Amino acid sequence: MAKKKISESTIRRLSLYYRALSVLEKENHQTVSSKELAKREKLTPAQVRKDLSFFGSFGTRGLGYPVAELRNQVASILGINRLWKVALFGVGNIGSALVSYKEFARQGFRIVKLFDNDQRKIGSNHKGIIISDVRNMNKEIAEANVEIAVIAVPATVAQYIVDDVVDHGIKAILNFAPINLKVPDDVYLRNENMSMELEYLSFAMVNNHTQKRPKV
Amino acid sequence: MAKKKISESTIRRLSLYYRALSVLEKENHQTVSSKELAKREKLTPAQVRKDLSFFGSFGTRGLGYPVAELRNQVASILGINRLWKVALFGVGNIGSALVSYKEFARQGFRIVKLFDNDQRKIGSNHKGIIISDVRNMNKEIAEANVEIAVIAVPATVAQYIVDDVVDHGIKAILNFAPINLKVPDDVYLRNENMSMELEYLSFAMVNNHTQKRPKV
DNA sequence: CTCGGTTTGTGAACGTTTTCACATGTTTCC
DNA sequence: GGAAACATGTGAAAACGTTCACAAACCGAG
Repeated sequence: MAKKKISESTIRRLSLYYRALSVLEKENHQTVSSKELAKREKLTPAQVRKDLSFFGSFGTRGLGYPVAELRNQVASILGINRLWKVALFGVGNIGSALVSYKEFARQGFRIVKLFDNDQRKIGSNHKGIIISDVRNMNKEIAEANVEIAVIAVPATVAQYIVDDVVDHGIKAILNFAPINLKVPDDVYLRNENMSMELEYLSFAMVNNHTQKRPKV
Repeated sequence: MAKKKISESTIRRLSLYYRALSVLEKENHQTVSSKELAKREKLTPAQVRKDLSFFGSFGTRGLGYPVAELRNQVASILGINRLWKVALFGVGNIGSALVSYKEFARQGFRIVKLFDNDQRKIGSNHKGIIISDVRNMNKEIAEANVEIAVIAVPATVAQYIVDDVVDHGIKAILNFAPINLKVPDDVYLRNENMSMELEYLSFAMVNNHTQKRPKV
C-alpha cells in the first residue's frame, strides 16, 4: 500500500463529504461540484478537490463528481462500506443514549454487546440486547467478533476496562470518559470529549474570539 | 483587548490542561512541570509552554507551574470560572443523557431549561427540570437568562429550532444533530459529531493508518 | 466541429502550527 | 556560596495544511 500521509483533518472532512453526499443522493442529484459540496459543509472548493485527490480522480472536468459513485468511494476509503461490530462498556446515561443513536447504525457500526458491572442491570434487556457482566468480556468479545470498543464508563474505572479490552485483542477504542487513557501503540484510540466544545464556546464568548470556519 | 490570534488547537488543548490540572490539584500536587502536564495529556512539553505563553507567564523556571493557580488562570481564560446557563433542545436519547452528564456541571455549565415538542413529554419533570414546550422558548429563554443552546433534536428539524433560537438572541450553540447548521456570523456554533470519531477509527483500521498523536 | 462556459486535478505559494534549541532564571545540595 | 540540575519562555526553523491559480478536460449549443 502506498502509505501516503493523510492528515487527520482530511479524514475528518471525508466524514463530512460522506454525510453531504448521502443527502445529495437522497435528493436525487446525479452529480455535484466541489463548489456545491464545499458550500454544504462550509469548506472551500479547493479543499474538497485536494482532499479527494489524495485518493484518486473521481470527478469529470466540466461536470463535477458523480454523487452515488463518490459516496461509495468515500465509504470505501473510510472503511464504512461494511459492518463493524461494536461492544459498548457502561450502560449509564451516555451509554444508553449511544445504543439508540441511529447515526451509528446508519454508518455500519452495530452495537452487538453491552457490558456493565451493575448487578441490577446485568441480564436485563436493553433495546434488544442483553446486558452482560463486564467480567465475562473475555469469551463474549471473541464469540461476537467485536472489533471496536466504546467506553462509556465513569472516568475512575475507564483505564481498568480499557486494559482488559486491550488484553482481549481489541484494536480500536472510542472513549467517552473524560480522561486520557493509556493504550499500546498498536491500538487506535479516539476521544469524544463533549465538554471541550462547550468550553470552546465559552472561550469564544468571553474573548469575542473572531471565529474562522471551525476546523471541522 | 489585545486580540492576538489564538488557534483553535490551542484552545482545545487548554481544555485538556484544565482537566489535567484538576486531577493534579486533587492529587495534592503543588507544582507541575510542562513535561508532566504534557505526559498526562499526550502532548509535548514545548507545546504546553507555548500554549500557555500566549496568555502570560505562569510558571517559575526550575520549578514548574503552580497547580492551583494555573488551574484558575486556565479557567479564567476559558471563561469557565463562572456559571453559564444552558437550554437544551430535544429531550430524546442524547438530550436526556446530557442532562445528567456530570462533566458539564463540573465546568460551570448548568442546564436550566429543557425544551421539546412532544406533548407527552411537555410538562413532565426530567431530573428536576420541567420540560417546556419549544413554542414557548421566547419568554422562557429570556426569563432564565440562557446564554447557550444545546441542540439535540433530530437533524430534520434542527435548522428550524436553531433559527428560532438565534432569533431569540442566543449567541452560542452546541449542535449534536448530524447536519451542518446555518447561523449568522455573530453566532458561535460548534458541532459534536459522534460518528466522526468512529469513522476515523474505521479509516485507521482499514488503512493501517500509522497514527500520530491524535490532534487533541 | 468549434466556441464559450464549466469544473477538475495539482504543483507551487502561502500561512499557520509545531518543534527545536538555548538563554535565562530558580532550586537543591554540598 | 558555587555548581549541578532543573524548567520556563521564546525567537527561529521546520513541518504541515490550506489556498491559489491555471492547464487540461468535458459539455452543450448552434
